[in-house]
Amino acid sequence: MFSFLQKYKSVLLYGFSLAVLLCLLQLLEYRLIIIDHAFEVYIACIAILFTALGIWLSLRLMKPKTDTPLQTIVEEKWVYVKEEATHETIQINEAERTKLGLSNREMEVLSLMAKGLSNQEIADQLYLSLNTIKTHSSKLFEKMEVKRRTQAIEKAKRLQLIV
Amino acid sequence: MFSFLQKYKSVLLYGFSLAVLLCLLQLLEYRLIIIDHAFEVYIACIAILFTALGIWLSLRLMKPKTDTPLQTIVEEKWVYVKEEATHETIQINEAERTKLGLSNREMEVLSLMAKGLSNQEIADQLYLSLNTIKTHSSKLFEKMEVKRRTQAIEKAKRLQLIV
DNA sequence: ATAAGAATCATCCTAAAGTATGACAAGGTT
DNA sequence: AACCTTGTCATACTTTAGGATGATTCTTAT
Repeated sequence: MFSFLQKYKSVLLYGFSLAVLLCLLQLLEYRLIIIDHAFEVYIACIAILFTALGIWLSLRLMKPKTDTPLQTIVEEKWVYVKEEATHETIQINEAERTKLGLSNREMEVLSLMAKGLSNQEIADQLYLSLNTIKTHSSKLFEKMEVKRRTQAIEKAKRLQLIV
Repeated sequence: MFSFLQKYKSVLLYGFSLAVLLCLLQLLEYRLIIIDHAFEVYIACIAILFTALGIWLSLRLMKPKTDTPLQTIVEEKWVYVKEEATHETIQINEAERTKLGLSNREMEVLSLMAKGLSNQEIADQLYLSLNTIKTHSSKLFEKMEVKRRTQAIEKAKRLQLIV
């Protein structure tokens, strides 16, 4: 019994709101009946109201349907690549590097950043101070014209500065 | 001049059909005005008609909008592997995603992170609060078992959770 | 009917990242 | 010798990121 209510909740809600609306319209009717030539206005109100109701209703009912395509479209697909293809080295774009004027250390810091290391971890790995890494990264961002390390990583991968 | 017609085709079509409808209603009005108590029937007809119109209209106009969010998440990427290999599409690893239990929003935030956006920028783009993005990212890191956004990006690209 | 999950937002607090500036040493170049 | 670049490190400061926790709403599943 309750599951029935639950299931057709939106339909019942629609019915209820329709009933309420009709009551309101009845009220309006008695008010407007006094004024001459108000009939057209009344009709227009009804038309607008129910058009809006239709729009709202379809938006509400169509909502869950818009989610489903994601699950159906995306399917797992594993691609087996030939043996020799895996041995191919991806060329690092040295031209871009010199164009941006990145030094050796800055490149080192950049690639460690892209591996997800924090500044402290980079400092530990390269036996340098945290401040030094900060200096390097600041100059790096300046040269690459970015503001954050995540941007630097994105740009570096896009320009193939790093693998 | 014709391009104008082309551009606002649907709007004009809507206006035209509305005009036709109103003419029909006028006709109905004169017919039904003779019968007593037919007013309620008339109103009901109008209500049903315009509800249907609203549904149809919203379905027509909202169609392109419901597609866009999916396109941002699901993207195809063509990769050319060796000469003899046919171009294969790299699909997003949905298996890993469900394995990690990442929700839709978390995936959205993740992909925007990977583009180098700050939390504030992500919040602005998704029309959400900064705190919400923080919550999402925190849960994201927990599920992915990482500590920083850079690590999350690295892991996500490695597992092909994102493109 | 209840539970669970997803999504939203908030507050408080700590950690990390990033900016600005200056200093100093080592190495090549002119 | 004077100059420049690179690399190193420091201090002081601001901004952003991240953690912990709780509240609320809505939907879905049991």
